[in-house]
Amino acid sequence: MVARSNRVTIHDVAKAAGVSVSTVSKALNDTGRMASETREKIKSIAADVGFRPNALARSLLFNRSFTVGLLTNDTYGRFTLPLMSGISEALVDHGVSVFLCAIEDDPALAKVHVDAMLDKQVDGIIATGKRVDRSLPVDLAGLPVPVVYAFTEGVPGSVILTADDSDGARLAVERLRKVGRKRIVHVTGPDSFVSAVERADAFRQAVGPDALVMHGAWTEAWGHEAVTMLWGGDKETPDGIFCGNDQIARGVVDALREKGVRVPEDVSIIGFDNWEIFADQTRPALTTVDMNLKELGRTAGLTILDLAEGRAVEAGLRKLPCKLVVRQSCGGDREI
Amino acid sequence: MVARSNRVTIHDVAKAAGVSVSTVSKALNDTGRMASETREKIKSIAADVGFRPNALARSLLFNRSFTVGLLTNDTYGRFTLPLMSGISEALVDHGVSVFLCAIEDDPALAKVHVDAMLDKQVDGIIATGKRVDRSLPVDLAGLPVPVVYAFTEGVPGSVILTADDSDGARLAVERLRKVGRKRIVHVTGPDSFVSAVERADAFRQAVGPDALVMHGAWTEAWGHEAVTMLWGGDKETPDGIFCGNDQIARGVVDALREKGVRVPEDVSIIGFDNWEIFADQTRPALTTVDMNLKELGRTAGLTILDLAEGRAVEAGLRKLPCKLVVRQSCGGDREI
DNA sequence: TCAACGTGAGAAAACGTTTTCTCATCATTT
DNA sequence: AAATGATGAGAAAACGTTTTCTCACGTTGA
Repeated sequence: MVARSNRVTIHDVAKAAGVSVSTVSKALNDTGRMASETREKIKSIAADVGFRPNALARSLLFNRSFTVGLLTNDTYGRFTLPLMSGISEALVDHGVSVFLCAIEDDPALAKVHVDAMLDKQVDGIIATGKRVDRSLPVDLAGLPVPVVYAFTEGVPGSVILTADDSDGARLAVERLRKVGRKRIVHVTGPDSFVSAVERADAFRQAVGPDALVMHGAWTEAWGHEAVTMLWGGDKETPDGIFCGNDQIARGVVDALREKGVRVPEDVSIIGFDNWEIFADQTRPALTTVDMNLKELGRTAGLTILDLAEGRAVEAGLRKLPCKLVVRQSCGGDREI
Repeated sequence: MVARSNRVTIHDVAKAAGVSVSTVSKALNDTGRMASETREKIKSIAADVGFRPNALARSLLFNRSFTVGLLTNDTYGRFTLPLMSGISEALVDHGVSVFLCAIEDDPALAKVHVDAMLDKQVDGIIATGKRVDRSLPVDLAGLPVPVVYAFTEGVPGSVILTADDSDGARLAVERLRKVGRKRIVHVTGPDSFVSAVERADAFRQAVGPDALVMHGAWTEAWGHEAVTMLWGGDKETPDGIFCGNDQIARGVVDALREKGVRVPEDVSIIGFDNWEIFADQTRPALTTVDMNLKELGRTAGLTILDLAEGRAVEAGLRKLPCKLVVRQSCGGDREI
């Protein structure tokens, strides 16, 4: 009707094999009845001419596009990238491709992307963000396709996947204890962040009722400042610091070095996020809590697939465990 | 045939309006002949029932999927993310969506992704990577769809877009000169990187025949070490350092601070990449060369669109200009 | 009054698949 | 030798659009 392409279609194969398209289809899909030599001949011809079925035509027929949309407003990619690679990895095995939709924080742009995805008949949408306690600037409820929220706030009754912040905090404290630390403090981000609060609560529960938690910005500068405060008074200084993210940890480590305090000999430091570009390049390299975002992504991918294929999935918030990545900043790393 | 969906189709609209599907199609697309009241009535009914044409069906008809594939092996996203957002931004206006294919460095995975994209009839493929002088582990020549290489090595005769490294180096030197620096050195990455070499050449050309270029790793540690070398001998110390990336610059700035050398009062520093997470958080914040990757992405998006729609595009390597982002590490930032 | 023409709208084909149904042909059984 | 059954393969419909073609009807002009 419009532009004719030169791609080889099932009709070309049929013509080359001297049979009908139905026969070709059945031959290639191993369905229907037919002489096995016919089947083999068709298969070999199809391979010869390089036939690959047009996925669009199949999608139209099956009402399945084998495509999902990934909505994100994380521009740094710190959280989205591992998530994305997990999703992609899990889905590519099932022949499912991922539409990437970066929506910044623009509701209009988000709507454009969502509409485009729906028009293209995505089998589902994974919503993800840069912050667990904020939702994307678009309402995904009542869409004709399933939605999974990963690392972003979802509407009640939906499927929501996040990392278990409490678990992460517990892992950190456990480790600090294991290397013999007694005076442990927590330097973290603003208490307006739910994850900061959850980690802080778990931290207090693990360390004890009068555990010290210091809230500030998620920056190196705050790490510096916190050290100045901790070492500035006449109170006993800590021997273990659990930091709310790797940037804070980096600030803490640098500030301690400037003070001549040795890490990890005098003080053990544990970060959070395992953002390699920070964790790896800090001296000493950071022992840090990894939120397993790639695994989270993989789970999100498999979950949206379950939903797309009509399998039941339990709704609600599901928290996935963290893991500790041991480098040098906490000590005890050579004991193994 | 298989799963029936509940989405509203053009047939539903036709039924609701009491006309044929052809009439609906023509009404909504403002084509064909028909009483203008019929047209308006149909439009209003279509809007009421929330009809949106199935893009798959149109794609099949037009042989255009309004979809492009983005192939990348950059896992950190430093280069890919801005590129991606530029591509997406440029394309979403044209109703084109982007398949994200993260292929690590795995040829098999790359092939799987490319095949999946071709099956899904992408209108084109944008290849991008983490390094300008390395190609992706897959051969994209001879594909039935156009390919644009952005920030990665492409085959001869193809369309290749990169940032102009020489331009970036010139911008940096120019700026250092402008703030009065006379003894300018260049601390950069390994000379096995083409971009390092190109920048170094342009640097030499701008500064003079005996300009000092120091090659090392792309790391903070190398920045530190370079400062130690520069300030360690009995030679005259530089008053301006152009660094090959922001991490090196960060290392240089930190090392100078430890030495008591003031930045930018005593020495001006300029970085490369404008990786905000580094440039913004270094104290003082880094003046740095931005490769305009978002713009590069935008250009790549529009170029693949041109090719997909059959417009002629000049093949070959096209270098896009850089820009200087002025923060505090070079000085002269308050003069405006 | 009849031909020519313009207008509005629908039928059908097409895009590339898959699947159901039908139908020949040939072998087997009575 | 005739009826039954099994087997192989094709015709047609379907998915949701768009576009070309056709046709009926009403209006205009001679």
